[in-house]
Amino acid sequence: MATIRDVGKLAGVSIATVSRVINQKGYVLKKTETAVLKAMETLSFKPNEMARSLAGKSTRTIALMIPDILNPFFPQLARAIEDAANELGFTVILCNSDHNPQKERSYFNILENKRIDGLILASYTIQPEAVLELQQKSIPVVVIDNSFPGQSILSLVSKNREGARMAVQHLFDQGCRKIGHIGGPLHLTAARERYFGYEELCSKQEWFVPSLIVQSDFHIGGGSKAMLELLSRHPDVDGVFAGNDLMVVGALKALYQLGVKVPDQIKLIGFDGISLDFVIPDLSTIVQPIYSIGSQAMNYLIQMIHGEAVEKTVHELDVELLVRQSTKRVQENEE
Amino acid sequence: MATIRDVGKLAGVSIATVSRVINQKGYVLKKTETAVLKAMETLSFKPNEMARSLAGKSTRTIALMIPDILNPFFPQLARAIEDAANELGFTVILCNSDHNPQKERSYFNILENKRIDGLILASYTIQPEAVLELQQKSIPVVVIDNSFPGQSILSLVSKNREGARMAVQHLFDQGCRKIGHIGGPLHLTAARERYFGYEELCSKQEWFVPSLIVQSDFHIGGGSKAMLELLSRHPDVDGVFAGNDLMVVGALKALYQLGVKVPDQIKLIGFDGISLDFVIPDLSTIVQPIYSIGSQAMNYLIQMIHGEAVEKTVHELDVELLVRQSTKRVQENEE
DNA sequence: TTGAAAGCGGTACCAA
DNA sequence: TTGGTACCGCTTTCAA
Repeated sequence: MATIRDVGKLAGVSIATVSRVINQKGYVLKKTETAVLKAMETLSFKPNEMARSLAGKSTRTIALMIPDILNPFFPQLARAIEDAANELGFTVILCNSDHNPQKERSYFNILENKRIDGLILASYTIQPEAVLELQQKSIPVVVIDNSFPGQSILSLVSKNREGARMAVQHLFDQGCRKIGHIGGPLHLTAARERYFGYEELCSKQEWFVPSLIVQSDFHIGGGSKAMLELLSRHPDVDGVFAGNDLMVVGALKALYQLGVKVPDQIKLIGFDGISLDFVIPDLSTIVQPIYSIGSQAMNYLIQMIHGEAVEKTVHELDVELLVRQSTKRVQENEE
Repeated sequence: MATIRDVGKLAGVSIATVSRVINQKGYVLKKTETAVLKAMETLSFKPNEMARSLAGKSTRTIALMIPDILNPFFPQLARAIEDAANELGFTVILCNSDHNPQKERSYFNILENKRIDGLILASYTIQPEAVLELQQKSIPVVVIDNSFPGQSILSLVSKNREGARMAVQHLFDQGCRKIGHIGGPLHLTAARERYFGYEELCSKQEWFVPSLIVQSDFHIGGGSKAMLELLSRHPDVDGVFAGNDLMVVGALKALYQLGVKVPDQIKLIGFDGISLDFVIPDLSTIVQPIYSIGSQAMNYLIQMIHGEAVEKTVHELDVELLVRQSTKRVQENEE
């Protein structure tokens, strides 16, 4: 494989000059530049990124650390980030952490060894101190889908509480008069915020009782169980807001088994805006701008990598109500 | 950040010795080793992978190039590969090619520049020559979900034709007497093989007519359209084998709209074994060992990277019939 | 068992 | 506008 020296020799110039034309930097005569370019061409020279990085430049590589690419939320994120990275000439290393702090630590080490330029991190187990530590080693980090208010950490989250209110309000608007909530794990900020959003609107209703809230795990199976539990407690619920779409799918399956009709007897709405295409009937949901979260995360990260000043705080993104079949009014549904 | 020199100085040895203990290679006295280890510890030394790679060792990085991580087939693959890679101390770069040859080329270049150790490639647009070219540059490549018989290219595919036969046979067994096929794009080997599998079993039936086969695109929307088309041609089909699961979902949606009951009126079976959890009713399908494909791909790649001899041919993996609700016999269904 | 020194393939400063 | 050269941090002979 040809090196800068080979190119220099062939073009009859020094390696310094070759380096200049590679980097388009410093003074080079058009004529010599052409010669060098031609030499590179004929040798099909590819600059060794390892060497460039070693010699001081960045690795043009970032890492994306997520719990699990199998969770349908993350491929969208990964896609957005990879797109943005590619656009900017960066390469993305994928890391699945499985919510496992030990695996996270191990990855952090590897990433340091590889001198990656930055990290986009989705983790619900991570301690803010760990992020701060990375930053002290001057590794830029952008946290997504989780936040550490008060810490000097840049994070990107959706307006979870507001979205939850939108969802519940929508159920009201569709005529629901007894609304339950299937919530995610409360140690997750997002789950908590969505729960609060529900509570804000419902706790003051005369029909409200705390047993309308069932705690679950953000997974399909958990959603099913939670739905059954909710139904056994309150056979007359006519609307359910679930903390995420996966649990709505679970709820839907449970109701299907029981022969309960959606949306006729119970209306269902979720949160996230994922996997919508798979499910019958089409789900109403609060759509997170996942793609936008990803590309913005990448943009912030690049700014930090370039040493530009960015506000290391919590950035909140707007969500959107998507109305589909699972919350349709019955009469509308008969079209 | 501490270097090997700092460690050497602190431990009172040369950098060569430090290098030896890092790599557990060559003779080092237990005593000096301990001293070096301690020095590394107190300096919290992390070997610079860039430098190591440059000095001749591998980058311990491989690339995974797929069309699109959003297609639910690929996260499973990515997960398997990442797991195996992680286990082996390798790191994975994710590349979405979007079936775009230009993007593929561009990535190939980047990957060469980065001196990645190998590539796992899922592409339906790639020409065998391109793979051969990479191999000539001594970049090991493992191709998955596509194959180039006769070429010296290692590829991993499922037994598509056999799986298709299993699916169709199952429909027969469940009592179907007129079976349609919704096929994928015929320029894809997998789609073609599955189509052949269907044809083998059905073309000799007395009820068979070519119009029982509808060509589609492996996507949900395409599946819906194809199902409607099939139904308009043959209102009496009682079983459908679709080339992949996504199209079954589409078919299911179309049937749901029309009020046609699955499996009562029409039985549906797909291929892949993905996204099964999302759908109601639970889909019968031919399960590809996706995870196993991924981990085997990684293992083969590592062997090639280590310079071991592996048969650069097509490796076929067994598939499995998964029977669930969408093909249940009606009487069974009334439990 | 250890150390000296020559690279690996670039970048970037200083002179020319 | 160019070239010489000292690194970047590590691996790997070859001698000692």
